[in-house]
Amino acid sequence: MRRDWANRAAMTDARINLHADFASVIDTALTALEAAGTLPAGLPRGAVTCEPPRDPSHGDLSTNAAMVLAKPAGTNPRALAALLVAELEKEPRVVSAEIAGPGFINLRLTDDAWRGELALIAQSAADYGRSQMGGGRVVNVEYVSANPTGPMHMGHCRGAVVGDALADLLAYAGHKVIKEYYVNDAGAQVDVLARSVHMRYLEALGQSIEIPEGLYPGDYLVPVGQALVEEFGDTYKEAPESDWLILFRTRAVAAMMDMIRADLATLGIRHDLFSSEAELQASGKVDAAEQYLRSHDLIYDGLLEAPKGKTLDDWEPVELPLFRSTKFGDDQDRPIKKSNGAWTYFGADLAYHFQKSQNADALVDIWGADHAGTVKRIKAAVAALTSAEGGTAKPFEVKLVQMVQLLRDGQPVKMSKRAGTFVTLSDVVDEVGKDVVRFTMLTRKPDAQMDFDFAKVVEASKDNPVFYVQYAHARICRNLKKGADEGFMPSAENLGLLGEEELALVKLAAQFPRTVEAAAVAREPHRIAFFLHDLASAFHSYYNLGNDRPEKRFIVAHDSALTAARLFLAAQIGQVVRNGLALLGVVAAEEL
RNA sequence: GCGCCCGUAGCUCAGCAGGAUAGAGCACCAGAUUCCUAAUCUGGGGGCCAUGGGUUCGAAUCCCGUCGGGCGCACCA
Repeated sequence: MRRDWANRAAMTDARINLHADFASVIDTALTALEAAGTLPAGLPRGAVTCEPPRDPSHGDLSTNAAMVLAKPAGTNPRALAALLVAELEKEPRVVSAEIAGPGFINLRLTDDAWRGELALIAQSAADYGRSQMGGGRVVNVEYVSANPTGPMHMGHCRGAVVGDALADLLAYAGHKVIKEYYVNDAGAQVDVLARSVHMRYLEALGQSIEIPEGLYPGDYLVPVGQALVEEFGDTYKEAPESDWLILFRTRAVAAMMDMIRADLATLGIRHDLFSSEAELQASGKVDAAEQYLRSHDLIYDGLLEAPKGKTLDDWEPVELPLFRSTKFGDDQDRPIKKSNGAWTYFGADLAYHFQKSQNADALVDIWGADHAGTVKRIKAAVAALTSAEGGTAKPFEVKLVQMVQLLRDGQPVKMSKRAGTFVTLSDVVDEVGKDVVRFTMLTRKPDAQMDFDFAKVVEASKDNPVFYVQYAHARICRNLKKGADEGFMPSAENLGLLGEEELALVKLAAQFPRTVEAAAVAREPHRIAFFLHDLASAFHSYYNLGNDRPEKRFIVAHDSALTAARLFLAAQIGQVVRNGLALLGVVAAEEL
């Protein structure tokens, strides 16, 4: 009996997975046809795909090459398909190559090819699915960046989870990733924070206080006030604001960031880098960016146009330093400084992105949809800053995460930090757990709005799809343990005993690497979540075959060779589930 | 008025850079537990893919219009 899988496992030092491998098999076949003069040289291969057909009865792999290339090759799809089929049939792992429909070529691979993939999973283990696609390029992913004025609330949750999963996904796909958080500690809102903390400071000194309208009333500031009393006594009780504002602001921001870091930690999120807007401004980097852009005539002093679609009674045109974002497709040029001389948010943000771009090959920002209006100007700024002296602009994407509508029993929850009415992230995580929160946020694409009914999620957390996937993993672990207890160890010795139903599981698991790459390219981590659900579903189905057909169980006591092969299969499916869950930051528990 | 996002089963959502007969979960109906623990499985009903055009071998997917929903349109952050 041939043992192709073993040979392949031995010779594929590079550990090429089957899907990636066959994309190159098709490519090679086309090259051969071109070399033989059968096809014109230089056909555009960009649109050629190699993927499993939706309907598995069509075969293991399918390519559209004949349909896509027929026109440029000056022939018809089926004729081209016939040529390609003849070439592909030379590949030893191809059992059959058939032309179907308008010109699809469906490939059926030998069972040993799939057994080889199973062995590859075992060999690669935690690295099965890892890709070199990113080529080590440095990608900066900035996400969360919530204002340091209070604890994280559920409005921040989606961007936090999506950003974190995306960062991990890009890293897994071969990028060097920097996870960054931009701390907005320079605007008016942190002065409001400082004044709010001063009230709590007075309170801690025994005064009875009433938080005025416009300050943050949340009691999470109480301990900050108490800490300031412990450190400074009543020094700032009667002092004018100018004496304490900066000190209180600094202490308050630090306290808020500690709180935010703790909140993020409950979701398993840890940033590599926290960049302070205040420090950025103090370092002179904003001025430097302005000078740079001025020297390329991308910033000029001009009159700010009145906002469109809005009538402001007190609108007066003023001259401000403006960035020429219209040159890059924005609706109007944007001010980088206010009339009082302070930087606008945009002015500082522009310099911040310049700084990021100098330390990375590509930038990704995760923003809430409520900031969609500012995407054009910041993209314009990055394009200007990174290509003002020619060359192509640094790749920069803004990924918008749509709003999460928070509900409680179907009723919208109005969240306001100023009113102190918001659902905190840690409340929800405490209630339903990190895994449920992460998985819930990752089982939909980010650019559609979603409802998050707090009560419903708490109540239905046991029905959450995350448990479905985790249960599959736990089932696998339990069976491996049971097998070990009975003296059976997984082994690749007799994978030939695995038949069609078992190999169907392998075929699905084998799609993990290409799913990782596709998800990374599209910046869509949710694809991993759906893949895992599909894989878990296939596993559960297979597992239940054993209910009526004991010979289909993983452990078949009288057949140790079969049991060893089945347990090997189970172990590898578990490995893929584990790899996927790890990517999503969800625990792959061994028992539930 | 302008910009961005969305519209797929009763509900919540997938649909893999245009592919073959549009899928899953929940809910509903009917079944499977002396079993490798059923947090599971099997089967069933349920769709003008909002709508009208266009592009092509082929459109839920790309382009334009319309309708509907969301977000935004400060020198705020």
